[in-house]
Amino acid sequence: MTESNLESTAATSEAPSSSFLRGIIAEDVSTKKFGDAVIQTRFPPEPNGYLHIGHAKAICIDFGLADEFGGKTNLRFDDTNPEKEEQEYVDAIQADVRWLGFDWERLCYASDYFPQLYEWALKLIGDGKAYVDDLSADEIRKYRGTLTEPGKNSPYRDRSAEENLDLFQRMKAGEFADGSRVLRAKIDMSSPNLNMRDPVMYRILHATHHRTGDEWCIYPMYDYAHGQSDSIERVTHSMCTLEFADHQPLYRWYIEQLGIFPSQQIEFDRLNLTYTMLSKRKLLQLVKEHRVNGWDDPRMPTLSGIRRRGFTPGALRALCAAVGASRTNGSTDIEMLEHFQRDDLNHRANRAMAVLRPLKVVIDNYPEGQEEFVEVANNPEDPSAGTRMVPFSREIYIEQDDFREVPPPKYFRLSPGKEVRLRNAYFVTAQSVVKAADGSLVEVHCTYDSASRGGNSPDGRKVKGTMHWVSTAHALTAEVRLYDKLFSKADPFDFPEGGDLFDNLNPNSLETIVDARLEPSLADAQLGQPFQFERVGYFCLDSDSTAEKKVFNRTLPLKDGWAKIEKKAGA
RNA sequence: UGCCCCCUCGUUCAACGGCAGGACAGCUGACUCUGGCUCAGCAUAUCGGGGUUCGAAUCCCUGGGGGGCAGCCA
Repeated sequence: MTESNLESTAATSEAPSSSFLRGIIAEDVSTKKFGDAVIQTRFPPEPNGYLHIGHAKAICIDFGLADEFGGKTNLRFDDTNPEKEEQEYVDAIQADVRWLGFDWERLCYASDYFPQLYEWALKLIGDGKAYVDDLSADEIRKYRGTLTEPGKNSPYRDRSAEENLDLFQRMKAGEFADGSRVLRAKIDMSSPNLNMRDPVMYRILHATHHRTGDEWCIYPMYDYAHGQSDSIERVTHSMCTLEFADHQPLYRWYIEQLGIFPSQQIEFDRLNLTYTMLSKRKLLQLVKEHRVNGWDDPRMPTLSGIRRRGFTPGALRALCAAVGASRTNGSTDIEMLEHFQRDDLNHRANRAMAVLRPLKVVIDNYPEGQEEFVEVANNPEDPSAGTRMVPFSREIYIEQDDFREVPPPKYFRLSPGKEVRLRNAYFVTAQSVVKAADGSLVEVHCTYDSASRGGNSPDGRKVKGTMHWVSTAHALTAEVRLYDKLFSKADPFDFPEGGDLFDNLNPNSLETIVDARLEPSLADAQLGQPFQFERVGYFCLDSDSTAEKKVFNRTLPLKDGWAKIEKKAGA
């Protein structure tokens, strides 16, 4: 599958919005906080699902900021939980990061550090900083206390270093059952920060890991693995989302106890978009329950979904640059994304004419059997895109919306007696209509002005309306899929007691038109090539297309000023 | 009711003790062979109360509001 045209080249310099993160790094560079070490960041996804738009922000920050300061970024898979992680996700994530326009310095896996992490655990045990606890998960929870009450020490907390060493080695050796013991850091069970109440470092899990297979049956927890992985990679700025702020003291504690490279964690707000749900777990559920057609369903906010939909890396990068980063949690208007997407496509997409809901128009005074070709600009925004020839004939299709028997005020499209322009072709005037027995409109009869060829009348006569059209004899019939928001509420999580997130699913998020009529040049459309169907929207060929049947996805509709006027008049 | 974080136009991000500004959205209008694009203009904000200061969005105190945290998930 080639998607060359949809992808702009590597990420360059979208005007970076200022950000407190930039300020911190600039400060650290000027004070030489890390000596002469190069700025090093990492993007650390867990391979337990597909990347989504929210991750795009993290990627732009991690890669973008490092690049700005001449630094490097690793792609590191945070693969410490074999029960949820799969190679499929590892592959998809790499493809998505590349698609977004970034390339990593090193490809890393937390699982590569399991031996080192194990050695360090041994050291902490030897130093009396960690112990093996035989309490059950349930008991550990009870001993932890609550948000308002301190926890209490485990009865196993004061085992000797020798006993802990022996037990931990036997945990690794596979002598104990899942869940029977854990290794915990010995910190402070009365800390107001729950993360510091002797956090679990290792659990026993006899599960096959997607990379290390059955080599290990003990796996490190996130807190113990992440900071140390950062340190191993000499990450200077480990940027993560706000919910990890409470973990920062623990992040530092491990690094200090171990006396290793002092990576520092900095938190920023995750990207939230209105009408969009970015919970990996819930996204998985949408897929598993077949509420959408897979991870790359064009309605999904996954990078693979919006890519198939026709969204572009440049637009995503522009959005991320525009929203910046802060420590405030909020929700960005989806319109912002749509704006940057339209802006990107407006410059790059070739135009074409396509009629989604066809209405036949017969030009009575046009010679029967005649055909001709009019020259049309491929992209008025970009002369270098060249021109193409589009066939015109006596019978054409126009959009049903472009004709009204009884025109409302300010309507300047086709209506009886009204003259309009067929884009790049001729002026036509509607003369009469033909209706079926049930009163429905069958076709419109017009006359044309042969002197107006190309779209202008030599007498300087003006028309208000210009519409797109497709010659019936030359038309390509295709399926067109119109997508709308997946959720109908700005906040998908806003549902009444006893309700469900999925109650907010938009029942009209997909409308399929099976018999749209397209200009013949669209037969050559390539996967990944963006088009603007003039006056309608941005589209791209879908991968479901076959030699016999083309399928197009609507990326986004064009802004519709008329709809606004009409709505206002109706209101 | 413990700890942590956060409160600036409708939304989002700036202003780092010195005239509150940009983007998106909105509204007017101009232009137009896409009711698209573009252009011009308009409107809208520092959560409240104290304090420090010549001067506070910014610093301090206090009240209010929002968010996060009690996985052997990340």
